[in-house]
Amino acid sequence: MANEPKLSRRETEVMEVLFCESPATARDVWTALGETRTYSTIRKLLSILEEKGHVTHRTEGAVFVYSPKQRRDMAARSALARVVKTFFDGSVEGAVTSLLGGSSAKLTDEELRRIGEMIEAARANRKDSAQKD
Amino acid sequence: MANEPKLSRRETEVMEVLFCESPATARDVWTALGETRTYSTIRKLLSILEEKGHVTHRTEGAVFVYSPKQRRDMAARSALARVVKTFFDGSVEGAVTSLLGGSSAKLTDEELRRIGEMIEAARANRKDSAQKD
DNA sequence: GCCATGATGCGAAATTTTTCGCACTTTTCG
DNA sequence: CGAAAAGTGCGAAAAATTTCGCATCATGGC
Repeated sequence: MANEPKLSRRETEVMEVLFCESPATARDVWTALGETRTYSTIRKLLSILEEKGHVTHRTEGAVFVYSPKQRRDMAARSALARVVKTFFDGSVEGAVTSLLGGSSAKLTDEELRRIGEMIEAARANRKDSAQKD
Repeated sequence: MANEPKLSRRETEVMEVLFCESPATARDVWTALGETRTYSTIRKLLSILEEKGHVTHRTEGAVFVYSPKQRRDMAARSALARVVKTFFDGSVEGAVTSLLGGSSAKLTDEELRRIGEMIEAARANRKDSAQKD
């Protein structure tokens, strides 16, 4: 089980910032991380991540602008999959329940409506496939 | 942003196993982790985690049986919250969409139905609160 | 009772991470 | 044009993590 994490603690932090707000310069990341370390440290991390292939940069003027190499939605999928496996015994339903239960207050009715529609669509889709079998 | 991860890479791995299948003995964890390290190593990790307060153990006969100290559902919530923030700009809807879209094939119609009901309930709830305002 | 098997405790080597400083290159702008 | 400000590259010290081995203690058969 548990395909092991590829990144170290700090590397993970940096990647999260990048996924959250990319593209970003070393300084952006530094700021986002609370400037708790040296700017130099962050740059080093970034270059290591690039060397390992998790990040790319394009130069804009003379500054490096970094972005994650993996597509955000893909990274999101695997992150979710990991959570589902670890905390919900693989049950997507469980995860959705937790998500809805935890912060339903933050969901607008419009959002709830859209999610509802999505469920309907999925069910309809499901029935179609069932007929085909 | 990004409250920094409290655990190191291996520590995280062990905690994931524990959240996935606790309670578990050191040997269980060792096995779950693919026996890629020494049994001794896993024990060490476990004892470190206990020292740091992330894990407890009760002794059963002469063996230690470990469990995470944090409640599973709480850990789940914060894990999800992190993913939502990092990959979906804080949008719970986005996360739910990804979950449903990614593996709708794995959801039974029954599950979809229940999720649908949950949405309905949340909407109803929402309208009630709105009326109160 | 004794030995083989399997657990725990602990110290410390080996390795990886993390953090910085310093030298050098660009930009900016007065 | 300079000088100050802000970047990048790189090497390596400092710190943390990771991994083990060995001594010791319990357990379960024979």
